[in-house]
Amino acid sequence: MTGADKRDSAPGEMMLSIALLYWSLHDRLDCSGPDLSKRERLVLMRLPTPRRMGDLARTMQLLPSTLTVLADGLEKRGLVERQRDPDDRRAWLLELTKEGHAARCELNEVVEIALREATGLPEDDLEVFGALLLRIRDHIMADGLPKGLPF
Amino acid sequence: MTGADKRDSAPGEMMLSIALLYWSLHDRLDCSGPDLSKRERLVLMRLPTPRRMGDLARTMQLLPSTLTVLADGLEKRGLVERQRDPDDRRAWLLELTKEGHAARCELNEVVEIALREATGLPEDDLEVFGALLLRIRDHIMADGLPKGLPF
DNA sequence: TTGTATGTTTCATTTATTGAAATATATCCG
DNA sequence: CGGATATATTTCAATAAATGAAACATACAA
Repeated sequence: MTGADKRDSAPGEMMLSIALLYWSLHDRLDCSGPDLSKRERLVLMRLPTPRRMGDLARTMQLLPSTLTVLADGLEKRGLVERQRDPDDRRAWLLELTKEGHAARCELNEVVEIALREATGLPEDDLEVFGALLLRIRDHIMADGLPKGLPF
Repeated sequence: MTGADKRDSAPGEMMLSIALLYWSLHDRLDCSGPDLSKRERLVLMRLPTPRRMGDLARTMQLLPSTLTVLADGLEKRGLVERQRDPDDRRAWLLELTKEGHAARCELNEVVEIALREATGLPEDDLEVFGALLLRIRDHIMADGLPKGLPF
């Protein structure tokens, strides 16, 4: 018995820190900005321009049927609209309405504050952190999204 | 109209990247390592040494009643045990069993691989990223966990 | 003591997620 | 062209998870 099982592992600590940051950001956003669920928030943020629902579902690692329900709710509240994809009439494009764009703008402002306050990092470190995150995002998007999902 | 609402904002991109990484890590862990739900995984990872349930719930930003149910499940599967806190007999300490420690060890190994693969970062950048994450974690833990929760 | 605060549990309600089956359209191939 | 098969989304019923109020036990303070 080396006791390694009783110690924190660096990767473990990283994962827990990511979780802590992720949920802290959501909690801050729950208290300010537009009144949206966590999933709804992420949908809105991912819609600067229209996107296919299946595409969105894959990126968000949700089942298509889960995204359908999310989109229904956002549509009912007038934040998004479904439009047929002209390139493939089976698919729907999800597009923000005027109110949707306004909500997204407001959200982005609150996210900026939340990030600063939650991380507590000075400007330059936050930039380093952000640059690494973008590289990670690009890698995840390129490398293929997680395999295990039932698509 | 400046079109700012149609552009991605840097903080928005960061938040989305954090979400993408968070869920990608979980998805990878769903496919390998011990068979645990996402929440159960995080509980196990946070238990290198025994901790109070309320303390855990606060850190994980869960309601006490949610953690009770999680702990019930883990206890039923023989991974954790409740022990009265000698310092406050109202409180329970959650402690890993032998099997719990084994599962946590296995988990930590898989987390390391998942982090490498998901981020795609070379060793040195991953270290920079990790160091920033630990600073963020320390800030969040010190600054007070998110306020809006019903504790 | 007594009163109030804290740590946890219970349980009923609400909310979210899953997955199988259905619909519509696309694509491939003979 | 026509038929088989694949893909994008929806529907809906079943399951799982989170929420919050009430209860219980213990702590702490006056």
